[in-house]
Amino acid sequence: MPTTYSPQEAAERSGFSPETVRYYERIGLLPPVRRTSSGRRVFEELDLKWLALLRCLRDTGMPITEMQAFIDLMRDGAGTRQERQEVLVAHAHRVQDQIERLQLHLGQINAKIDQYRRGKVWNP
Amino acid sequence: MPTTYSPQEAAERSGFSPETVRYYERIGLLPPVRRTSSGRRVFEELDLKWLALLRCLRDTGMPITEMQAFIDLMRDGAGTRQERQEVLVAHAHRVQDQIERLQLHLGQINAKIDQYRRGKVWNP
DNA sequence: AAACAACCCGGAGTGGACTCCGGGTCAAGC
DNA sequence: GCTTGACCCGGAGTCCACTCCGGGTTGTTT
Repeated sequence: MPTTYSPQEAAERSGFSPETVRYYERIGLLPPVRRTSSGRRVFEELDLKWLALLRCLRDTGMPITEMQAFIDLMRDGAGTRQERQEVLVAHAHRVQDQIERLQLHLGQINAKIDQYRRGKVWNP
Repeated sequence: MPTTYSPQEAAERSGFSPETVRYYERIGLLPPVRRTSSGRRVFEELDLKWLALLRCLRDTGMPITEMQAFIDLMRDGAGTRQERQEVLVAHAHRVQDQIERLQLHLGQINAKIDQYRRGKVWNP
């Protein structure tokens, strides 16, 4: 029998708050989750995978509108494979750039810390 | 003679919009900039250095309130040297973590791209 | 069976970081 | 001397990504 998760568990495992997960489903970032007869959500493995993907994209700074576009492409099926791949590749490049910029800035910050270490305290 | 810059130039060189630079000065993130007799801002080398620092901190995700705290410490003079250094060190660690998380996520994205490359197209 | 926690919903509210508005003031070019 | 464009200001508006609200159901626990 397939493992299932309560809203809370799904939230914990994905690192989003339960509210945020609901919100994501509302705006169509997450495909509609199965419900019990009384209307409560039942998350399955696949839903958690979606959430993990969202977490990954979100944490790397993809805006919600873009994620929606990507999700829509997935829903549109196999015909959009190429396009989805391109989106991911473009995003990967952006993330790469972001990492490089961060490393650069980190270097600057560390230089500043060094100035502090050797007492050259003054000026920005 | 010390080089000076118009608001526009200062904006261009710092990568902020002129509006944002004004905004930063308003909220005290940037120390009051010199003015001409008629009230126009005249940016000097030092101001650009401030702006560069702000850019660095901002781009590495430091929230504005924290930058304000840091700026305040600088204004409070030499007695806060230690404290400022600690703030920077703490921030450097956060940036380091951020970079690591990004690298991890980038790995996941690239894995996904590879799945696409080899036609294993389906599921999140 | 009473209490409690977790869940449901749509809609309103929040916080952060700008960005725009309208109206007024200069400085430079034609 | 007049138009044009950059600049000034405080206050209001915008955008994004949530987060909270109030009120109503369920399911479990004691």
